[in-house]
Amino acid sequence: MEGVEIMGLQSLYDKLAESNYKLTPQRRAILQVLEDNQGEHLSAEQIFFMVRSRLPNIGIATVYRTLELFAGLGLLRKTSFDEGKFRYEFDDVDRHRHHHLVCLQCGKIVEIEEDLLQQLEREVEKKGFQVIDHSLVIYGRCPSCK
Amino acid sequence: MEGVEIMGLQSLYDKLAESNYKLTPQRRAILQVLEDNQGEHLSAEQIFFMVRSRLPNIGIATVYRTLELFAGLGLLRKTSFDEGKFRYEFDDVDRHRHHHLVCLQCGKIVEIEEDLLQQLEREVEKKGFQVIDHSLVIYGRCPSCK
DNA sequence: GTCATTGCAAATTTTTTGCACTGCA
DNA sequence: TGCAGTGCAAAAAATTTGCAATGAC
Repeated sequence: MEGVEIMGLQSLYDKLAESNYKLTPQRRAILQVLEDNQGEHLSAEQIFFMVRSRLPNIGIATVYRTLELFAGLGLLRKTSFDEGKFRYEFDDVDRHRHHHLVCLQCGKIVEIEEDLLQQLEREVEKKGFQVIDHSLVIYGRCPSCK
Repeated sequence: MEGVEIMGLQSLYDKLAESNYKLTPQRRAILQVLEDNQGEHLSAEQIFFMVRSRLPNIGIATVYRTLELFAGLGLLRKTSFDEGKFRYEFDDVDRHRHHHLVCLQCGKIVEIEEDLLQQLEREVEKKGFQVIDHSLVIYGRCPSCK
């Protein structure tokens, strides 16, 4: 349940450069917003409004294109919490995907670090399905809503 | 991995009637399509096209309204598999939510019956989060794609 | 200077809503 | 026969695309 260790912004910049993508002010600002809000799970629209306070002229298409690019590079994870839209968060390539607790009352989304799915994955692999990734979302009520 | 036992169509009809909803031909046809495709995870559009072969004049708004109604009654579960749209399937109220395996290669979605999450849920509850439901999706490659 | 990237606006895709008409209980 | 339910068309919400102009390297 503790904070997530992610690579610094600098290494994110490096990773972009490695891939021959330009580090434009728009991309820098979007990365900055994501870093400033680690632990949140922001929608494209939320990111757009936050980035606009730095870059008032940015278009929402740029935000979408950038998020898509970052997700493709493995920098971000794009997840649906069954709300009809996507949310984005940093993705730590070294770590197994973490899981989420969604409070059905206040909507808060928090992370769980434990990975107790390995046994389940072994069962699944026994049946011939090669596991590449998984997504676990637990719905309920968070401590403060109880 | 085996087929899901659900209540017969008749008890679904009863459940609708109990709730004072009318059993219109549209609703009947949508239920029928869902029953004919158990194990599939159909999108609203797929259901629309399938129902249209029985009721050519049905509107897609009716499909959406009906699916929303059924989901509200607990007859259906509405899930997002990170594709930007929802998919619907029968929901067995007596059974714990089952989980899904999504093949990243052919897109096939199959179900797993095992519920090995109870231990994880106990861990989560220890931390003060009341678990109401959960959703587990495992991504990988199915036996025939390997 | 080049070409990837951007902003804008228009298009697409998915879902929802308003409203007059219809047909089920 | 009343009012829930429907079809249609338009609106809304989320995302994508086309294109001329721009600016990072």
